[in-house]
Amino acid sequence: MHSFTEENYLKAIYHLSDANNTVVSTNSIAEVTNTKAASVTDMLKKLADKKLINYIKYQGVTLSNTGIQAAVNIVRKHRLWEVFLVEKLGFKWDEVHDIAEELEHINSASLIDRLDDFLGNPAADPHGDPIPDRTGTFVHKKLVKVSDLKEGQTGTISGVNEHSSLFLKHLEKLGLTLGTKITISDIIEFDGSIMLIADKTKERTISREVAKNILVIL
Amino acid sequence: MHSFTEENYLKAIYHLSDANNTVVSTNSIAEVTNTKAASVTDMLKKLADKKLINYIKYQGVTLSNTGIQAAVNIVRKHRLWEVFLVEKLGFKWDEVHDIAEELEHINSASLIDRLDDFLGNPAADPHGDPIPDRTGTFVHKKLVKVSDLKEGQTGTISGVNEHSSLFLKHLEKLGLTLGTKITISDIIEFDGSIMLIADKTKERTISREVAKNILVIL
DNA sequence: TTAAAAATTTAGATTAATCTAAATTTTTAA
DNA sequence: TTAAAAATTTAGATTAATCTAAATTTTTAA
Ligand SMILES: [Mn+2]
Ligand SMILES: [Mn+2]
Ligand SMILES: [Mn+2]
Ligand SMILES: [Mn+2]
Repeated sequence: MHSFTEENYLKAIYHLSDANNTVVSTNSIAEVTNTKAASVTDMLKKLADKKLINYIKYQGVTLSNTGIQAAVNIVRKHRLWEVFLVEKLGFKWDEVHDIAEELEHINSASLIDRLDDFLGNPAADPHGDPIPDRTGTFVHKKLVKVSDLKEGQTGTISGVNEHSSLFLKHLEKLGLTLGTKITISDIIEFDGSIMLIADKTKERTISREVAKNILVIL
Repeated sequence: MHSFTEENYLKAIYHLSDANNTVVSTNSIAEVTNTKAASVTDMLKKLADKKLINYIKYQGVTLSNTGIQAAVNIVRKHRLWEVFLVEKLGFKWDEVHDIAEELEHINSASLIDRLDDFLGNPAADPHGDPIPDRTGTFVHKKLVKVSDLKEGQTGTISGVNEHSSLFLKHLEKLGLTLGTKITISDIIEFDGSIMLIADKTKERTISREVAKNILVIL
């Protein structure tokens, strides 16, 4: 199996890449793993030796098929544990990320499959992110950033692009949680702030930065 | 906090020591941690620097008060996770040890306290071992090895000294699980094998080796 | 009481993961 | 088209955990 550290790199590359498995740069990996570029280069050589990534010196990396499989499995574990923490243990959605960051490395297929069943095979985690099934397949709902909506458009909040406690608590305070229906009432020209109506009654104003990190289904 | 490896050493020393916190030898630690004596010596120096153990060169070690606290906390986590695996996820008692060996290192006090509540604050794990509460206190029931019983004595199976799947499956097959009431009917002089009656009806013969690893309350 | 055996520690190496500083390659922009 | 800037890799070190072989200390048993 792969080490803790290797798994974190695989997951980082997976998240930095997109559905098209685009090339990821050394520096971007260093940033999300909180390491230096030189350390990343060493690890990339190792992951390439293990055939988990396609790596050409100075040209960046993509995950190999094996690498994608491994990464998706870690994501599956991360998200199932998050559901467990919120649904069964009563944690808030802004409290679970760091704990899941550790739990995702527990190594037992039967554990995670049983957990999946125990939770009722949930389709999404507490942040709205889809959970891959045991074969690694999952549907990605078509989500749009609130910052990309036009005046008058309506959508249902179904995901977030930012998982920090600070951001999630802010949403909570505004009442902009998953499932909330919103309508854009105004886009402020001065700084791009967005005014919206939540659940038909609550008027809210959010900065462009916040709007970029809220995802809706139209 | 302490590393994975440090935690495993602390737990090893704790289990090798007894309620009186007797001195533990380098070689015995090497045996249970699957390392060599030289590696243990290195680690003992490190744990002594951290004030987790009392270590005198060539004289063995005991846990310090801080060390005991840390060890008991790991044991608490190990046992609570075992209960979770058996009670909530439907694992058998012989399948949970290795997974709990990983889960015990997850680092979050609120996680483990919530898990404790979720499980209904169980007093014992699936092998009958007592679970320390969040302050680290726990009652050790007075248990006796079946191999120490005399002919005619009666007891209730309440624990095991051996956690391997091989042994636990054997007990399961014989119907000698936790809560079973047994009476010693004969002790074979030739090899010390023990014949007993389980639940008043089932006649069973077990080797002395097996008998040493089954614990009863009188 | 003391020599041999057993237990333990030390010396010197190795592997994984990381770092800083220097070298190299690629990209950018005049 | 090419020099400067940015990105990346290499070189050389460090820390944690481990090992084998040799040295030292303690224990055992004549
Ligand atoms: Mn992680
Ligand atoms: Mn999530
Ligand atoms: Mn462990
Ligand atoms: Mn147990």
